[in-house]
Amino acid sequence: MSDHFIGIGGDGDLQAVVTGYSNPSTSFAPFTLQQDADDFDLTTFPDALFETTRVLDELEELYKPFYPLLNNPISPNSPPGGERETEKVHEKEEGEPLNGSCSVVKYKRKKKQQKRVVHQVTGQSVSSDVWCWRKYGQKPIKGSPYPRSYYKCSSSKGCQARKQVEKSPSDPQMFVITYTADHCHNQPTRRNSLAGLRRHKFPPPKISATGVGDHAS
DNA sequence: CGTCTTTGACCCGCGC
DNA sequence: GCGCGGGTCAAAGACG
Repeated sequence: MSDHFIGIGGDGDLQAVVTGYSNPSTSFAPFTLQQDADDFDLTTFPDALFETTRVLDELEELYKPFYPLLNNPISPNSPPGGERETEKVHEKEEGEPLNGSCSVVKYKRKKKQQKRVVHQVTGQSVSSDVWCWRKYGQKPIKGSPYPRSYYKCSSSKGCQARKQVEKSPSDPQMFVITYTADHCHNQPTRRNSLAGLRRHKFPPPKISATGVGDHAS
């Protein structure tokens, strides 16, 4: 496909699509948030829900200026595949102090994550993000012709915020962005370095897929 | 030098 | 119990 999406590598690669810096002129569109009540036992942790809601509210506030359209939720069943959330936890984080040299890492998977904020944006809007994201993985998704990219917030070191980006199977011009967890820092700090911003293992196609892909605007 | 992307491998939860 | 699918890690290479 020779789509002319920003920095998307010809094959639906969402690279750099997200790492881009804010570009308020673009439009964030639909906005949907999902919360798995299964994980949140409301009867037991009613506060948790409020907490989450509050955080979401903050997120919303933060993103507001970037996507004026907030009242067009995408179909709740958009997120393809299982709604699973994996969280890698080091034993020390688990409360079990590493006794010595136990570098074993455990993968703790939360069947249902705490919160998910799903956005459906246009290709240009994908990069309209105030945060800095570092890609840490990409996987082809069953049922979707496009791969899903996984990003972590690189604005702050301890930030657990994550984000998944994938093309909408129904509308290739749209991107489904799923935010998980919240940022542990209020302000979108600048990235420490500009290094590694652009990379193209293979000679970049002549198509000027720029525009936003070159977040360095 | 520091950060980022790419990519294969690994791990885990879920369904059958 | 097994296999599938999704999510994450980590090494290598590239860029400013």
